[in-house]
Amino acid sequence: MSERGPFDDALGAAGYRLTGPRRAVADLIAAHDGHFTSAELLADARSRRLGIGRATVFRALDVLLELGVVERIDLPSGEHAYLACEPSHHHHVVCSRCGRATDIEDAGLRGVVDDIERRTGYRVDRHRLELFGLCPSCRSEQTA
Amino acid sequence: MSERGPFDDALGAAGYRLTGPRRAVADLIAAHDGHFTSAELLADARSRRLGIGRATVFRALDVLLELGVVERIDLPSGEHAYLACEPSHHHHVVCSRCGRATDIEDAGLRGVVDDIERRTGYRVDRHRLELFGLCPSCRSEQTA
DNA sequence: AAGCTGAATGAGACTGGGTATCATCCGGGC
DNA sequence: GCCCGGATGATACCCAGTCTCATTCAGCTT
Repeated sequence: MSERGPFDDALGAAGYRLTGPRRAVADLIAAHDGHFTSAELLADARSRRLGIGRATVFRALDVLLELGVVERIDLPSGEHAYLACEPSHHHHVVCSRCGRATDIEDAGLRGVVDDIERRTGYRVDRHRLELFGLCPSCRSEQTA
Repeated sequence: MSERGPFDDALGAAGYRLTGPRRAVADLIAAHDGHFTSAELLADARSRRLGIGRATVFRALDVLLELGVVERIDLPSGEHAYLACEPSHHHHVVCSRCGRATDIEDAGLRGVVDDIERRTGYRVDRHRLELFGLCPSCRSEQTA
């Protein structure tokens, strides 16, 4: 758990200081498979007695969000959750059963956006697409 | 401001009681052109001395959300906002300058979703697409 | 290796959106 | 008009996220 992971690299590369608390938060995030809430992160940190303050967890999250290695998603329930991912522009398909997510690229969305611009006259400069459903393994478990 | 609007009709049709406070909240919402936050609604209600409680405003919002005549959107800034709209499934293009929104239909998104299902193996049963940009009139104002 | 300096931290107060509780009220079916 | 359960208002509460500020520490300089 102490070798340098992709989070540490990203932090260092962007000129952020590589501090103990930031690494610790990155480790906690890396230990999560699917999405997680801030409350879960805080609970993790507390239960491991890391002595990391509430504000620090949120600040570390902010940094990772800015770097694009973590994204915030809005679950259908309305709650906010966070998700580790690749820093390029993309979207997510989120499994509503196990919480794991798969990154997807623009997948023809560009054309849809162009079409919408043409029909509405808007100039669209930002969009968000979130998909929810069952991942392959949860699908087969459900069938069984 | 007291003739029956689409909100009142929707309320009645769904078997909800047509109460004074609910009509009042619906009127406040109808008076908004673009999106609005809960804080704005509460402030409106207070400034008009309607004597409507905080909880009632949120409860009325819940009902209207459930009916689909109001939707909750997540602005790029991360704040929540609400938006009056048609109750059918659709998406929004939101003007990031004036806050007004235009409803759009699925616009080829169905094909994109199908493609994603094929490529990822997920069964997608819910999605959210939000677009942000400049509406035609804000575009021309900006040019001028 | 020690010094320096500003970024990062922890503790905890604070804010703001939203919910829960509960006694009272009132819409609308009779 | 009566009645009853749904709706309401006041208010306490909860939770996510932010702010403040004194202290610490990463990492450059020497």
